[in-house]
Amino acid sequence: MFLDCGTALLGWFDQHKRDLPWRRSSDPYGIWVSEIMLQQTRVAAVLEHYSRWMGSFPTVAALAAAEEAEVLALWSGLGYYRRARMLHRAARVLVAEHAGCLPRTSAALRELPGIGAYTAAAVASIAFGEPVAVVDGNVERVVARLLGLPAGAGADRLRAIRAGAQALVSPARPGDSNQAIMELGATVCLPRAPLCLGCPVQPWCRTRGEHPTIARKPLTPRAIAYTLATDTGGRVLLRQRPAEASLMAGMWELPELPAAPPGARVLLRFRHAITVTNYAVSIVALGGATELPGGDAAAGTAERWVPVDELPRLPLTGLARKALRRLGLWPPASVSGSG
DNA sequence: GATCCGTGGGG
DNA sequence: TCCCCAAGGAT
Repeated sequence: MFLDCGTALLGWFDQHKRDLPWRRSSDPYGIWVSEIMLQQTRVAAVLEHYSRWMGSFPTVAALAAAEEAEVLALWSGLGYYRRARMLHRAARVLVAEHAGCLPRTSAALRELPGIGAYTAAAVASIAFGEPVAVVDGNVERVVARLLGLPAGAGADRLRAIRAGAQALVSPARPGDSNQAIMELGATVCLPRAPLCLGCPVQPWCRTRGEHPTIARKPLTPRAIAYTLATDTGGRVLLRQRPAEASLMAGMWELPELPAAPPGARVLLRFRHAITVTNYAVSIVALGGATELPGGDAAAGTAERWVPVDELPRLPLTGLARKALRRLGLWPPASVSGSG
């Protein structure tokens, strides 16, 4: 049963797989980069970052030699910045201890920073042909539906899913098998409304359209205010978040205010959700009733007047970029026609 | 096992 | 506008 099902899956993948840049090369480094970028991130968001990244850091050695600020600047907008730092750190480990090459087994890959069970299996199977199943969110959902397992959690359930996924892996084409089941989850066996009529493994599926989903916890609302300070030289005042911050460490943003001062001139309001918090953002103009908190409030954080056309070189937070874009300062005029 | 870490796009 | 995310890993 699993054999036929796996064969049907591979046949479907050969017909329907998307043309993605990281599928055009067998370079293990490129495959690794793509897998890290794709963690909890949509393909559409990864595409442009991936090409820029590979242009700037085409090899493990090039990445290892880069400054962390360059690495973060190229990652800016993708979120989960810890991924970029760990990728950078792992590249330096590989140069120092592995002649700049990736280990060829999932067990050895698993030892590197930022590589967990999923990514180790993905890189090992796609780049090196190791017949090991990946289990990501797609695989969990697809296999659970195939087996008729109810939605939920638990170690037993996960064991059954791992076993089912492993049984679907073709020893001859493990990388394609893994990508096939993930592709099916991403394009056909959708979380909310699966397209069962177009599903290549529908004959083997015990669920066939039932698709209970688990609701998530609501975000916590919170108000936050930043200030826009510009000078006559076309520069904008930015602040760097502390290196030890848990959220967006080392990234640059507009200076935050303790609260929007009464009577302050509000330039812009918008919403921006970050992980578990739903921010109601206000951007206020500096001057009049508004003053920057001075002295110790900004202790340990760098502050810089940044020429607008240098903004692309800084690792800005997504929230800061969204604000600057709506204020007409991003992208800078000097690069707005080239991207 | 539970929690934390981001974002831009689509329904 | 609002809600829902999406190819996880570390702690």
